[in-house]
Amino acid sequence: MGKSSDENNTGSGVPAGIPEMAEIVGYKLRRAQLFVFQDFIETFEKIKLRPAEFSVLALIARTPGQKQTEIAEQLGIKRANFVALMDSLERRGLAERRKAEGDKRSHSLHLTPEGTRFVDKMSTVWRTHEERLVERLGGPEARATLLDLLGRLLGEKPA
Amino acid sequence: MGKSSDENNTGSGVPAGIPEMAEIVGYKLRRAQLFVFQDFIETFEKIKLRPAEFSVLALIARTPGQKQTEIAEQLGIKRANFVALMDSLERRGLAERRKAEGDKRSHSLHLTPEGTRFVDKMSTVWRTHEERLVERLGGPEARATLLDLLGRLLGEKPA
DNA sequence: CCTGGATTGTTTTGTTATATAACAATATAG
DNA sequence: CTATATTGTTATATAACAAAACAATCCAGG
Repeated sequence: MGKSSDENNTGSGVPAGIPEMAEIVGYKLRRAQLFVFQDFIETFEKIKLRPAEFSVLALIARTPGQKQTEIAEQLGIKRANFVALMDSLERRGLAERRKAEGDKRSHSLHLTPEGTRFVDKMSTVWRTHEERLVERLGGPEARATLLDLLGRLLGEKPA
Repeated sequence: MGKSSDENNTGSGVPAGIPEMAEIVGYKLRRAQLFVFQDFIETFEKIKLRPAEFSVLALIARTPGQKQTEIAEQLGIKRANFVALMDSLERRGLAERRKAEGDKRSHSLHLTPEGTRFVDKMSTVWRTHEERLVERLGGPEARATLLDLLGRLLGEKPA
């Protein structure tokens, strides 16, 4: 049963020791991520929402009142780059910055009423996207396994 | 046993229906890909090689003589963007364009002798990187499972 | 208190990846 | 032979991301 492709080399013209693209975790990870994002982007085109904006709204919705830097940090976004992102969400009337009490420097982030409604719709749209991925993966268990494995790469606790 | 985080909601302040970042396949996929690429980049810093360059060299090494567009296409790189990439590899003396026989438009890509030696070293370096990932994942089986799941997302045949 | 160092949000700038359009040279189909 | 397609290339635009600097504000030690 076809092993890892290089082990059973008949000595023809195939160079030894050189990895095959299909067995490179980083490469396949990148391709898969690109594919998933592509599906995400197409799915969310009708409500004009990018992945980064989605994640920001979801975080604010789940935990309102957090400071800009806190949200940005959780998402791995540099606070400098977060500014324009937040500007856009504010201009669209979905989220807002409120002067945090206690610290006059920081802003606490919240959804607007319209933002709350938008997040509901957004979540529904997301479910159709995620469901499509589950089908590709071959079921919810496969998805759970994938999330687990990705979590291990990220160094998350083994639950 | 701790279900998918939203199902067992005690009704406190946690909004319902809004996905948690940790359960979003696309998000976790992106974070994991970023992490793996980070490790790759750091690992390959000493031989000054980027992921894209790595993949090009590996493809040429495995199947020399292919045309530019063929290589680019396999990697999902637009042929316009491939030019600079190939220029760089050629300037470093690792790969070269030869005028393909038969078609005076196309170039067939090959490694230089130095390029061949470089690919050997590169493959060795890669193994240390990949091995680090395997450890994080918890063993070779986990890696195989991950590659399988990513393959499913990409629509590859179920082996 | 008050002063130096840290933090927050912001602007500016640069780099990299990626997409599109156009072009000349060449190939190919009818 | 001519119309159309392909190949490599250039030029250009956009988006993601990082780094540096800055003003306003906070905070800790003297």
